[in-house]
Amino acid sequence: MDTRERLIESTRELLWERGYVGTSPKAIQERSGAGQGSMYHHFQGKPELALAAIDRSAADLRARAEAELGGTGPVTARIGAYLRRERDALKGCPVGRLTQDPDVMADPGLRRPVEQTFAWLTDRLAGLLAEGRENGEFDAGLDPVATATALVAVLQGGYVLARAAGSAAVYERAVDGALGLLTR
Amino acid sequence: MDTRERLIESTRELLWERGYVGTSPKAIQERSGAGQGSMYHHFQGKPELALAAIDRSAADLRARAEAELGGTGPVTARIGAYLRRERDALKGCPVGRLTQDPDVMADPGLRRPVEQTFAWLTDRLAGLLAEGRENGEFDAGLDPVATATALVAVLQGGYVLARAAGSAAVYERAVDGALGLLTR
DNA sequence: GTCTATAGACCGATAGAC
DNA sequence: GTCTATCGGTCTATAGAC
Repeated sequence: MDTRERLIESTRELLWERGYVGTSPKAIQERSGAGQGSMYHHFQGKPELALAAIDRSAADLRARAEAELGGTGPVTARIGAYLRRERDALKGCPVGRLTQDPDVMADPGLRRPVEQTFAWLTDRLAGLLAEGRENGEFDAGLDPVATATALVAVLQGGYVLARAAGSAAVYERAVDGALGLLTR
Repeated sequence: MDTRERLIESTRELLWERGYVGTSPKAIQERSGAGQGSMYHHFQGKPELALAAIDRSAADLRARAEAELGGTGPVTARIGAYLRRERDALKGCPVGRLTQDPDVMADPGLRRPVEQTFAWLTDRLAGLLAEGRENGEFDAGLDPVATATALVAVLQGGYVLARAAGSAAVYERAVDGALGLLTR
């Protein structure tokens, strides 16, 4: 892994752990093993490096979601597999946590990938829910868009509650509750 | 409002807007109109002041929730009223946002009120859901604790999605989706 | 490409006069 | 109680040698 790559990966980790405001160039340099001059050679500054890191985290989230959602089985099974997929719930969502970062939300460039990611994910789930409603997996009254939004919210809120409680089990419980309502 | 009070209220606002890491003593002093010496006269330092602010936000959240949940009507109506209560969704949850703050979660004293708040809220909702199940508002298969966890997660995740989208309507949509599943 | 040196501002806090 | 002065350290770069 070359220096540029190590800078991006270290920034990804730090943004995940400490957010944008809590991540300093110095900390990035220490974790990546790159020096001051090296970092500023590869990137103009903290915002540009953060953008590279955020873009990659967003693409990663999307790819992982698609891996579960893009299957061929019943819609219910695919959504269940996605929600129950193994996650380190106590770490939280690398993209969702950025919504709490005022400096990220104030910068249109940094904010766009965050916005796009959740728009895509909600849309993807809404499509699946609509499909499930057509083929009879869900009843006809189900609202695909509202339900998809609620499911994504359960994921994001599940992380919050798991961190608050210091227990990944709380995340599982939130997912169980949501799937219990969806599939009864 | 005396100086001590202004310091606490200013800190509450700043923690809400910018989190613990993003809130400096200097910013607190500017917003409250208190000087350096004044702040350190009333509080030992940033952690102690933050604790006073967090405790108050936690108590406030609890009181506001109880105002909706503690009524006498059908459980479904009370839960619906709580979830749909007027909120500034784009500001997010003043307590939930602290779970993303590594320095808050690393300090047991600062973390306790966050943990307690969500434990209480989940428990309160679980009790109501159990009550609703007994009196026939919900079907017998409903899991009160898992469902309560999912509902609190929808709130917290709804804030995340609303901020990501820059639209409070997304919060409403998540709530609609959750209530749609709960009350169908 | 990477290094060291330097910069001006801010960080969180302490000291001591008033 | 509130003020100003000061502190060592960090923040986010920039400059320029190698």
